[in-house]
Amino acid sequence: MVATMKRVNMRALADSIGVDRATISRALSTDKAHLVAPATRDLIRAAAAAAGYRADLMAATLRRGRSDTVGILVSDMMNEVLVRVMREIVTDLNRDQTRGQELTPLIAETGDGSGHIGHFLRTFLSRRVDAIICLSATEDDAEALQAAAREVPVVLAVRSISAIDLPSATCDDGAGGALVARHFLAHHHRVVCQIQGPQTATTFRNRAAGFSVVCREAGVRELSIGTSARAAISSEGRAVAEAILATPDRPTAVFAHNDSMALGFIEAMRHQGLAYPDDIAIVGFNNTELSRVLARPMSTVEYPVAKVSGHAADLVRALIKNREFSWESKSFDPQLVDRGTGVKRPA
Amino acid sequence: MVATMKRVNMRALADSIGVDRATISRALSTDKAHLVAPATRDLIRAAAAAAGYRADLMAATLRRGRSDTVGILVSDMMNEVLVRVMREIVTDLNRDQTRGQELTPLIAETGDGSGHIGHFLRTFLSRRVDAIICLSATEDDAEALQAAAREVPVVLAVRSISAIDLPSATCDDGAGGALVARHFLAHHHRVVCQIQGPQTATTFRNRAAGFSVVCREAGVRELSIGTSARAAISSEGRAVAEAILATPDRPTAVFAHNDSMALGFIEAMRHQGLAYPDDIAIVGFNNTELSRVLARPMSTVEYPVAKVSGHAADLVRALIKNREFSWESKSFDPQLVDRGTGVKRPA
DNA sequence: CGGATGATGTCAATCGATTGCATTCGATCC
DNA sequence: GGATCGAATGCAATCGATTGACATCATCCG
Repeated sequence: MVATMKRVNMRALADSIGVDRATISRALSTDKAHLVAPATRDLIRAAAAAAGYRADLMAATLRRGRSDTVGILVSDMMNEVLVRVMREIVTDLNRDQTRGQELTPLIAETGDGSGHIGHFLRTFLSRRVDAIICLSATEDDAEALQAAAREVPVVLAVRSISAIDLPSATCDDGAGGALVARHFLAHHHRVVCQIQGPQTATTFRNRAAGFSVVCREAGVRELSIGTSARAAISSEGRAVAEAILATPDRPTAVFAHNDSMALGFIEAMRHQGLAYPDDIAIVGFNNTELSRVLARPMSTVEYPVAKVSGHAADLVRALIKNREFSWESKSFDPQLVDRGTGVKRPA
Repeated sequence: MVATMKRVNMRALADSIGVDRATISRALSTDKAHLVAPATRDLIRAAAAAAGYRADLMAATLRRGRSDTVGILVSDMMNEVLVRVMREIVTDLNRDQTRGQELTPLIAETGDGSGHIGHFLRTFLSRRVDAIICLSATEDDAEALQAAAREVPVVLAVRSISAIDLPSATCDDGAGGALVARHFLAHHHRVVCQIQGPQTATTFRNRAAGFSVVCREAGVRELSIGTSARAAISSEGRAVAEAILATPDRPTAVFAHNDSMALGFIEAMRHQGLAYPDDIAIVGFNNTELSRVLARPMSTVEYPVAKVSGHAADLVRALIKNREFSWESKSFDPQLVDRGTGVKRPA
């Protein structure tokens, strides 16, 4: 037998105190509480607490036309960077702002296959979210996002897309690639190579381009041997790594577009009896836990999680307050975390 | 300038087709569509699609008293097991059931500090979730969960709590510990040791107990040297590991309560010039990515993610359909993934 | 042919909170 | 003392969809 308690609604509470529902609504709100006499307000608040009254936010949303809710789309909840950004956006949105404006997140994992996004966007809109944040959008999603943006503000984070112009907060991946290239330069590497992520993602294209430009300008030789992995995961990284190690003309330093693929490279090295990191220098990307907990921690590029999520949250808040807000997309510089795996082996 | 489109509501749609809102509501529903003449139904559906009509689920929820929404509490979105369970629960809840009953998840990350749970539960209840799933509840949360359970079904997953009797889906951690102990036995280890997670969590207490019982019965000597980590993370695991390695009387096999702590142990071994896994056998728990991508993959215990999440989803669905459903808590056996790091070094 | 039956639809109440407007009442001002 | 003002509160419409009760109409049966 389950003890089902019927919830108290505003009407019941009103009857029990002998005061109008309107007064209760005002007394319990943040912005209209000043319209109620202090004595009444305290009385109401006490009674509400005693009765265990809890406002029905669905009803409130219906009347207000605003739900204090933000939809968050994330492609993969196992992706450390995405999760960290998402988590920071969420805490940021809940941070007690000027006025107790709390924004509850609605999170949906879309999976990487494209085309699903439309479904989740529709669900969000049906639930009357005040805004939508899309982490890791792909170009395929442009149309669906565009449509959603006609109804509520849509903010992109981590990955922006070129087809449409939406407010975004991203990492300057080109700068990240350049950072690694210059690191290799500083350590006198003359023959380098990349393990690229799938080039369908702008993220990886930018990392690749940023790296290559610096190499070209400095006259460093960049090998291009089967450099693009089919997916940004360690097994694919290992496949690329094996192709690289199979060439007679080995690079002295390798830039992996993320830490997982870097790990694949390390495995491949070990498998071939090469010593990590002494025989071939390697630098990853993202500063994931993986890179830190390796027996020998790996140099990597730190993703500007706090800045990206902070800007995304700012955009959302500003746009909710004012749809016409003249927003600015921002891209933040990543930083190299030098753990020494990028140095050149003394000849 | 933002192109703000006003949404079409049911009234507008009704006026445009010249049919009552009630008919539209029925035509678009799954369960009452049969009450509408096929011709009218098709007409309405076509018109709705053409007008881009999307039902306001807040209004529907208000009227129905049911939101088709499930609140999910998760303590840490970086925890691989929790995320995997959560993800499977979500896809399971959305699986097109008997009748297109889709349950949208509301996800909240609670963080490990206790006491916050009440806040999230209240938010969920205010948003009128039909049920709540709590992953990784702690004993401190008992009261808050109990209160919530008076209003909607509450299901525990991954971690159940002893203070109250709620439907739950868990892993049989005692069996997991025993599994590892027997594995060590089979490989003729006679002196073993555990790196335990914080004993405030039943999960770890059960793993510890299951392991110890088997050891005791088999007459295997279990060392107890500073065996409990303050947190189930690699750095803490390493601290415990160092204490273990510092004793003159070393175990030949170590059971770490999760893979992170096992990794800490491996680091400590390397630091002391010991070869992993030859010098001391080690087995972890959870079969996380970490354990698989190690240069030398580690034996570990596979968490029955699919079974736990499947049962949790079943419980939720059944209880939403019928509050009085006579539920059954279930605990599922984990499995040993033998990658050879638990064998005894040939003397 | 009258009335029962069933298939389709319409009407209007309802869910619970919010808010513009009206009302009340005491205080203040001329 | 009557008008005016402002503070505090009540009244009632509203948000958008759902659903029980009822109306309409064709059909069918005895």
